[in-house]
Order: sequence, then structure tokens, then C-alpha cells
Amino acid sequence: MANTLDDVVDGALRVLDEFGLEFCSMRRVAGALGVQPSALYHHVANKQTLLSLMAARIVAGVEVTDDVAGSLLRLRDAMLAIRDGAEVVATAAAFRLEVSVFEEALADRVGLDVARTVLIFVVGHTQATQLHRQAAEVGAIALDPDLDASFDRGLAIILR
Amino acid sequence: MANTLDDVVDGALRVLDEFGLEFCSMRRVAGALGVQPSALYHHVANKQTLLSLMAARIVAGVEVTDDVAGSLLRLRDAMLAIRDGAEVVATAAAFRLEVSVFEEALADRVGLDVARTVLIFVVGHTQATQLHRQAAEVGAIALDPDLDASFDRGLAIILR
DNA sequence: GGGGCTCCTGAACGGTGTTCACCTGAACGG
DNA sequence: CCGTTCAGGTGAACACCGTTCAGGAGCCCC
Repeated sequence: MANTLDDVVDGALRVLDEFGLEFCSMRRVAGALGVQPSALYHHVANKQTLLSLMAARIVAGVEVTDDVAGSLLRLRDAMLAIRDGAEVVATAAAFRLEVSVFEEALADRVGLDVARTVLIFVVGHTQATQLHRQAAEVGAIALDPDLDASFDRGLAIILR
Repeated sequence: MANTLDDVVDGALRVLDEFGLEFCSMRRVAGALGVQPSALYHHVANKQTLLSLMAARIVAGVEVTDDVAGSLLRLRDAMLAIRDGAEVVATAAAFRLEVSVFEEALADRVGLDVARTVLIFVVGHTQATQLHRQAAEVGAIALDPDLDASFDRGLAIILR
């Protein structure tokens, strides 16, 4: 079927959004592409690499402007837009202390220390939010209506 | 052999420290205790539960005093003291937005919003630090000598 | 001495990531 | 037109994984 690397990442993100990270296996991704599992390894060295590419795709398109708080809100929205998106981004080593274009663009405006600190907060808080909402959807816990405002206040504390 | 739940958690932490989270399987923990894998399910409902207990054990003993920054440094040290400790704590749902004794004790001193924000930072930054150091040990990257100071500055930004 | 409880065994089920030798089909230069 | 190259895919296998389940020891207590 002549799948490209982009097709694989697309398929993986569709599986992720439909079934969640827990069930986003190589076999299921391959199935979504109508292909044997081993075919994926023609495009990707291993699952970890695929997850990193997925994370990059999730945050791609979020641009950093002079409105720093607004930029971080858009980053949060991008991760919330897909099931388990924040967890994928947090897990992918791409978004670690090492250089990332996002961190650099942010550092130009607020300094490196604030950039690092606020990025850790954004990913961490968003991950917790997504987990919480998922648990609330299943009915395991009551939905906290304060999550968005809590994020804003945390942001304000760091950027003050 | 009469293992208790504490024995199981102890064994799991030994396996974690020796082999890392990736290879901390139920089978390996059972092997470390000289027991069949199924025996673990007499003490613990599933692996997730065991991980939560491990996380609780890791941060147990860290007490929150009026020296807030010092308390958070001790929390960081506790997680760094065991291989992949920060990742285990981050993964365990115990340390989420829902109530935790640590968050409460902290909230009494700095307010709930700062407590939440700083806790997300401490766990996130420590996780990144541990990952970075591990990669540097293997020689994959150069060791960043600024990690400890970077943590202090991030803390200062939030607590300022 | 029987009942109940804790702890464990051994086998099995249905998955998982990954590797390997091999096959297909299209593009391209001589 | 033929041969080569090469991206893409197959199908089987390997060594694991978490979890379940019926049952069997050993112990305390009434």
C-alpha cells in the first residue's frame, strides 16, 4: 500500500485517539494501516521512536508569540485535543531538559530558567488534567470544574 | 516463606533499583522473593497498585517543615535516591491533582495554588534530571553540571 | 480434630515488542 | 528490454509480559 512514515504516525495518532495510550500497540497501529506489525519497523526503529514522532506531531503547529501565556495555553490545548496527548508528550524524551525548539523560543522572551520551569508545569498540569477528566468521564471521581482556572493561576505564579 | 505486603514492596524496590523501571516486571519481583509470579496477587490487586505502593514508600519519611524550599529539596533527594524513583512517583496516580498529604501540608504554608504548582515542578524537574543523568552515565549525552542549580532557580521562581 | 485463613504453586490465556529470511513491484540506467 | 536496486510488506517465530484460577500446604483457634 506504500505507506510513508507520515502515514504511520497518522495511523498511530488515530489509534491513540480512539483507544488510548494503553492500547496503542504496534499490532493495533499496523492493523489500522492494514499491514503486518513487522512492516512498521521498516519506517521506525522501535516503539519509543514512534511515540517521540507522535509527540512531535501533537505539539507541531503551536507557535510561540510574544503573548507567552497565550502560547502556553495553545500548547495545553494541543495536548488536550487528543486522548492521552499530554502523557505521550511527557513520556517522549524529546520534551526533556535537552534543547527543544519550544524551550528556545520561550527562553528568548522570558529567560531560560522561567522557560524550563513553566514548560515542566504546563506539561505536568495538563497531564494531570487529562487523567482527571478521563477518570471523571468513567465516573470514578467527580469532575473538578476548577482545572482550567487552576492552570491559569499556576501560570501566573511562574510568570509573575 | 510467609512474605508480607511490605516484603513485596521491599522486593519490588530492590528490583527497581537494580534493573530500572523498564525491567521491573511482576515476574522479576516474584523471582527476587523466591516465589511464583501469581503469589504476588495475593498481596496486591495488580501492578499499578504495586507501583503506587512503591511511590508512597519512596516519598515516605520526607516531612514538610516551615523551611519549604528545604522540604522540597528533601523530596527531590528521596526520589533521586533510587533508580527511576521520580518516574515511579510521577506515574503513580497517587501524586496527581487529587489530595495528597504532601500537597496539604504544603498548602498550609504557601497556599494551594503555589503548592500544586511547585509539586508539579519538583516531580517533573527531578524526573528530567534522573533521565538526563542516566543517559549521561551510559555516555549517550554529556552530563549537565547545572542540574542542581537549575532546580534551585526554578524553585525560587515559583516561591518568590 | 475440624474450620478457616494466609500464603503459595503450577499451568494456562491472550496479549506484547521485536527480529528474521524472504517476497513483491515499481523506478531507472545501459 | 533486461538487470539491478530498493522501499515496502509478509509470515513465522522468539522471549517475554500481566493476570487468572483451581488447588495444595501450613498454621492458629475454637
